[in-house]
Amino acid sequence: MSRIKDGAGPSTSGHGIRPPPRTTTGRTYEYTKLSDVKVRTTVNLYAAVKFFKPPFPSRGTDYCMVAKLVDPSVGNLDEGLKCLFFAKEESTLPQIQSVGDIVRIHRLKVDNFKDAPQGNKGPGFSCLVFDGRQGAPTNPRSDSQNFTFGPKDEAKVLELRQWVSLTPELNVMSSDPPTFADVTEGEYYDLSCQIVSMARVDEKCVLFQVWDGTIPAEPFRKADLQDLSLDQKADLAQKVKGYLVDVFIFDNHVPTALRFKPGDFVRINNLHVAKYKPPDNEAGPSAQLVEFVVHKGTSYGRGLTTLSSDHPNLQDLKSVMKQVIDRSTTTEVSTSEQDDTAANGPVKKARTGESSAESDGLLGNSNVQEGNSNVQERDSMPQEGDSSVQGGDYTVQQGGSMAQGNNAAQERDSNVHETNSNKNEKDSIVSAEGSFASSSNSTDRRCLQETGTVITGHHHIKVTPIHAVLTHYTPFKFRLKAQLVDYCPRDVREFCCLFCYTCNYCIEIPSSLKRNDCQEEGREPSNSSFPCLRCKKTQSRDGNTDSAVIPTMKYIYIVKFTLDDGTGLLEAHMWKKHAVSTEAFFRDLPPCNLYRRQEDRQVLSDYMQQLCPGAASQTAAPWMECCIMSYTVKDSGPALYQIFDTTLALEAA
DNA sequence: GTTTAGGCTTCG
Repeated sequence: MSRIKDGAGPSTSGHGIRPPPRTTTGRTYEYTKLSDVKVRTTVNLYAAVKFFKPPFPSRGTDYCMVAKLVDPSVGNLDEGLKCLFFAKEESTLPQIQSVGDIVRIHRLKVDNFKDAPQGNKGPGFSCLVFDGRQGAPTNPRSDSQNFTFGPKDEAKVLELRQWVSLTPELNVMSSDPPTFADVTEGEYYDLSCQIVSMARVDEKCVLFQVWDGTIPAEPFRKADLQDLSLDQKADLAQKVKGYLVDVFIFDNHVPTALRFKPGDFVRINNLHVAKYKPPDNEAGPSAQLVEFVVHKGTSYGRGLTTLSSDHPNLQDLKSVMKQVIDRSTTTEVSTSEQDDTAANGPVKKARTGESSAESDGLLGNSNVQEGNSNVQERDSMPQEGDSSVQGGDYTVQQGGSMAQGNNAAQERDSNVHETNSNKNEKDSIVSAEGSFASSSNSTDRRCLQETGTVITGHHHIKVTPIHAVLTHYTPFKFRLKAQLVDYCPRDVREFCCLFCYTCNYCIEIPSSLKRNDCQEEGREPSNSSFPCLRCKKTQSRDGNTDSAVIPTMKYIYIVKFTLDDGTGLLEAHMWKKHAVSTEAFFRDLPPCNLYRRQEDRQVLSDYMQQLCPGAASQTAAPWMECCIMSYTVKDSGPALYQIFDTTLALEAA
């Protein structure tokens, strides 16, 4: 039972025989167990935070905050003392940041509301808040300038921490906080992030573009920025382009949102990952989207608050962000290079892209067109030859597994692991490929649909949205689900070209071979009788005149697919060994001179018509499940993509 | 000095 009945603060023994114990400040306090709290009293208490609504502006003049406090005396954590606090400034409200925080409250006035005790500010109210985690510093967060804090207080905090740590409902800070990578459609999250840009959408809606260093596993709705004036932290926006997440903030949260500015760190409470229902008139993106929404109201603590500089999430968040920015700073180089090459299209002339100095030397000034005007360099060719692809393979394997559904989370976890050795649980889970055997619901739904292609392995890997692929570092492997919106070349006769496996040289099929009256082709459809003119030139330059050793060129498939999953467009090449073999794209349809093999041409045409029916009926395009690997020819080169372990699942008509 | 909101999801 509290001995404080008058709200006077320090407990006085009044008429007691012994003088009250005194602290250095001359005051001492007695603290009431929650089970002893009675209405119409004023008490001091120590407790832990079971629930709280962060400060929000009331419709009156003050900020309001709601908290429910518990201590070991409450029989059931659903019980406890509900408190309601008002203050002119957020800074003079209890500085609660998390469930599990420990509070010391002086002069809490307990009233009756709806037949239950309710804590309110009494005259002289003051509140200290402590991090509830064992081992954390015991310095208090105070709602006032002056406060007492002595060894007894510290002991009390440590005692309550022990209890909190043994109480799972309160011990919430012991696990990693959720990130955008962790979100699931339909759920609500409290997330910490940084505002990169913001815009007023209309009277009742503000858009935040935020990031937390991770990428949502679910494709999400992005605002149409055309009619919006975006307030942006431009340098940051450039660096974190691929990580921006659009959050739509409504109604009573609009004024709160407008007090923020780009660059601010914000805590978003009760962010809803809502299933996006596009309006009927909206040209539907092919993928199902979620949208990130802060709905009106303050239920479940919904709202925006400044992420304070000592918030337990902030340091981890910043460390993840730093790693992303460091990486993007190195990617910026490649981005600009990519832009350079993009002037001629992302896929350039048949440089055959050898990364080795030797090959570059070979490429030199040689011009195969001299001497044979029929040979055109192929105009649609991955910027890499065999050697570089193998290099890519190697590095990919070094890099480890394919992207998990939330690969960004995987990175994040390992980052956390580096700095926080007691948070290794998730880390060890994701480090083994295949741990995320379950797919998301939306993935399951899509699996039931007919797919135009299927993957021939890696089924346990979660699907990654294209926008996440595009911003991921290279090399890496991903599983995608997308539709084919375009492919190149459009003429299936040009799907095959001639390739020299000796020097990685690739050319269009020469006119001499397109004609029916040319020399006999090899017995295997993929064999041509065409000598590699580059090898020939090299050999003659090196003084080798033995024409018998000049390799003949082979037919290979090489097709560029443009894939769309509603989150972005990705151009990926499908070629060579990934195009044909029992497990590869066209399975048993050998590469050949398609100018001369009408039957193969017809089958291919039919496949492509099914996969990519064209603009008019694109919504009918089947989903393509595929494995994609990213790579670069040179370390700083643009990211390139190729399909692997993917095969058609269509019947030729 | 009073009011605000008083946990327990919007529907964009």
